[in-house]
Amino acid sequence: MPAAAAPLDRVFQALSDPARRTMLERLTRGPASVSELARPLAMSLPAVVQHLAVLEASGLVATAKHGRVRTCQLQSGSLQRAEQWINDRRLAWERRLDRLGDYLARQTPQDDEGSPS
Amino acid sequence: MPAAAAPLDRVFQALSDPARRTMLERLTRGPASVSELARPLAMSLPAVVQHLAVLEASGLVATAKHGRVRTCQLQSGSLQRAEQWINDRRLAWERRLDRLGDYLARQTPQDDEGSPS
DNA sequence: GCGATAGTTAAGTGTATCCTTAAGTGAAAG
DNA sequence: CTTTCACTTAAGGATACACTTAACTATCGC
Repeated sequence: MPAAAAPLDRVFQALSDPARRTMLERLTRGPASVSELARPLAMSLPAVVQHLAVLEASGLVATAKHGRVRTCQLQSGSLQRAEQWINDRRLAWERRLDRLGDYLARQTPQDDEGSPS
Repeated sequence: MPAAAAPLDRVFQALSDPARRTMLERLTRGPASVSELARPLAMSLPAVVQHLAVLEASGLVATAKHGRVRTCQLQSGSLQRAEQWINDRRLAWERRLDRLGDYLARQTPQDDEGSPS
């Protein structure tokens, strides 16, 4: 059973590291082995495996071992939930700014815009 | 100068804490003082101020002090950049899956197994 | 079987995070 | 002027992170 629903905490935490983002970026171009993920990174293999564990725990990546090769794949579900959270907040905020703009426009109908003194 | 361009590292790191997400959520409903942000949180005021510092360093929140009250406001710019990064990766991945689906459909138009020549 | 390959496990180190309490600072209210 | 209010600063402690090296395990190719 692949770790399905990971809390936002873990997802954002996983995204906060540049090495892990590089790994994800590579995975958007298709599945990859651990060594392939490690190649562009200036760190030891065990370090990469630890990053991979974080990505897996966050549900961003699923892995499966065939023979001696572990193949990693992106899972867009967690990515989608994180994006959704941000989007919801950003939209709420921007709608609020719009309403505020409307209100100010009605309060000063002849003035065209500007900051209140 | 309000901290304008904050690296993704800091933004995702800021988003990874539930207390900070609660604070952001409150701020989508309009500006708030430090104490207002602190009210729903089960922690000391200094702890909240430290979270606020993280949010400010990430560019997610801007603050200004008037008298003895610090007023905090959401800044959608950093939020937008984070969302954009996720969206770009998710779309790249999903486009890839689509292409793969097309390819497989063409390889096995009516049968469900076949070796490429 | 032998050696190279791909990854894993264990242990340790330095730094960052998240929280605390205690003691300030400075504007506002009485 | 004194107290209260809204933070702020400082110091410290527990845990979590991001690495490292060293040693180990399984598979693959010969």
